Amino acid sequence: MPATIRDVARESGVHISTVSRTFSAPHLVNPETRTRVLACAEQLGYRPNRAARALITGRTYNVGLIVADIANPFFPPLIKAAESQARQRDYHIFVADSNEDPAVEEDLVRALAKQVDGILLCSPRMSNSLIELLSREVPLVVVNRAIAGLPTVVMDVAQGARLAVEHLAGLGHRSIGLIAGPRGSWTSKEIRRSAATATRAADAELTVIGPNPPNEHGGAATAEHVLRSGVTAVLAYNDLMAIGLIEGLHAHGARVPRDISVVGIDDIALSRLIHPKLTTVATPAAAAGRAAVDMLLAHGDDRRTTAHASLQTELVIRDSTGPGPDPHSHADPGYAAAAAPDAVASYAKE
Amino acid sequence: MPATIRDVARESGVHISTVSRTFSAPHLVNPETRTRVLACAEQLGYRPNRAARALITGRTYNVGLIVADIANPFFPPLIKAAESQARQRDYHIFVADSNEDPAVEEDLVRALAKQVDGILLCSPRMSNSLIELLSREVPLVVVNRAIAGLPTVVMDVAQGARLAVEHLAGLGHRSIGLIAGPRGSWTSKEIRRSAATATRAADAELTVIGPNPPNEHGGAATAEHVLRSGVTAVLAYNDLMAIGLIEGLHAHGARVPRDISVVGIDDIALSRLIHPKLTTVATPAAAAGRAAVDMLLAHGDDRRTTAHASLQTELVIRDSTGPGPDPHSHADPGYAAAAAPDAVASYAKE
DNA sequence: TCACCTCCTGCAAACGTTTGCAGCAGAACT
DNA sequence: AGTTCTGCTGCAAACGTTTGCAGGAGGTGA
Repeated sequence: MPATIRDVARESGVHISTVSRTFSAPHLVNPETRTRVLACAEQLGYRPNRAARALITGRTYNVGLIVADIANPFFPPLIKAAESQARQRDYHIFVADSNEDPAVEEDLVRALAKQVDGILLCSPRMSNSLIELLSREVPLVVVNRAIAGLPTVVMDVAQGARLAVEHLAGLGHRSIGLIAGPRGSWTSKEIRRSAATATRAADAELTVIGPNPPNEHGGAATAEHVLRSGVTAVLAYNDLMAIGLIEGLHAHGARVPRDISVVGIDDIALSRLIHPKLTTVATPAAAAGRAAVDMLLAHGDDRRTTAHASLQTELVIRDSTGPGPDPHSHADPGYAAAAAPDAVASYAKE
Repeated sequence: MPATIRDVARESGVHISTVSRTFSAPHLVNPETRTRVLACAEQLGYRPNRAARALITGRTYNVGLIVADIANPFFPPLIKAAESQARQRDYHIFVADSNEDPAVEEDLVRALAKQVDGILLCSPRMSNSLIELLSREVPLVVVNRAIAGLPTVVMDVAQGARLAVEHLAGLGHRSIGLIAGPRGSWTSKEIRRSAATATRAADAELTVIGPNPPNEHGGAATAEHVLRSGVTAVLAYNDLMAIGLIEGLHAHGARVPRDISVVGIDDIALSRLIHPKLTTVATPAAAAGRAAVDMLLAHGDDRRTTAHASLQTELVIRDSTGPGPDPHSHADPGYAAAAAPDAVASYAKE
């Protein structure tokens, strides 16, 4: 039913190869012929069948985008930017969701491989070695994970975490908590590493809590642990967890930032809308999406070009962080009464 | 480089047609042969090339999903559910973002048409007639818009809007505002229609404000207008706008729900996390995604089957709605001093 | 022994493109 | 006038599959 190249050829009285060239190598065909062919094509509503083209050229003009969880608000801006960037170059984009499951991830890469020119692997949960293996079957660009031999786009979360810790230390906090992200997350490791050295440098102490699922429930679930640990400020793996934590703290009677300061990472749209407005490390998700697409489509045919992009992060100070405890005051922190008894003890120690 | 059907055929000593049948019609091939072929395929890492298959069968095992704005938090759960449902049936899913632009929408449908077995058109901004036209080029399922001749999935927002208005009227509100959505949105029209009859039935008055862009900025921008209009409660086209409006009201010194009640629509994750927690009409986005995929893949080849699904909505009462103004009190509403002078006048009139 | 049937497999055309090669006409040299 | 070159077009093979048709092997019944 849809018009094929043959219909256009018949209609315009030329051979199909001429029609083909009109679209894929216009300079090879006589201007008059070209306009005639284009007119017929337009009139018949002809669009080249990309699958058929791909069969012979090997280029599908599709790319795959695999994320851990579409519904995690960090990803939509990235997906949106990647889609837009790709479409600008006449590419279409398959989106798939691994549900944080490494096995699904692997299967998705394999399933998509034949149908795309490359795959954007965002926040993968697979092992490095498996990723390297897969990258031999299909061009891969890894986002949010640094892998030596492969093209990657990462956020400079190390810098962000350092800034966050320095901010907190500057406010007088000496005991800082870190709500870790999911197991297998490179970003989480990186944050931890950087936060550790930054706290040491600031002569403060770091308490790591986790790993945890990277959503608001994961954050909320740590509230009690946080209170009991006696920290006065917390850096969370992402905004969602920070927000969940604030909720959880609130439920235990603690107030943010009066009793505990909280800083998130990502600067999702949401973080500006909650109360208190979240202090957070802004990561340029949209830029990462664009960069990853560029990187994937850049190397013409010279596979095994390994670019690495590290995107700047920045600390956005809002209302969820405040001064640390007055070192001279030993007043009972009110809210602790609402928490478990040992939380009182632990907090009083400090 | 990747293994083809020919490699498998050579390796297992059969003709390619036998290999083909092993995958697409296993009952036609001798069990022994079959296992041998499967073994070779497995060993070579062979996966049938879907594009080549599509060329001859006409089935691509891909579906397109076009939304107005990926970053609008209403969509990710829908996309996620659709993707999951599709993949369960071995389908892959193209995601595209029209940026609320009808022209882009049309072009996307045409561009994707050859590469998919059907397209999910979510919250389209195109005209009905154009949609009907396009549906003759490629199977379409329309989400969030009722169109007679086509398969559609809609939310019963009429019911939701009615519940919301009844809730507000029950709280004593007599002057209710409606923050309309974008031009071209069927849902917005539907809400308006239903809210109008519901207010009339409740012996209240409805003030429509809009159309507006369907995001928090669109909502925030109406704050002043809302204050000036003298309404004491507002129903917004979606949660994002409701949240923006609350922000805007707050910036003008008005408090929610003390001074003005606000109810949203959609029940996005965010609405539970802001303060005050948003009263809202929950729309089953994930269920809609699944239903739409089912509908698209249901009709085997009998195009022009037109199913219609209308998904139940429900009112979730949280903290952004409160009692209407005390009819006997004429106290100055305090916050109005912070707003423009004429806002005072207008509000005082009420 | 023959006819017929059932199972299985191979053959080859087809799907809608791209592209190297060859051919043709006319222009531009020598 | 002959040669070469340039610009354009057609021919046909190829990409990786599916599928209608035909044919061979073996079994069954008469």
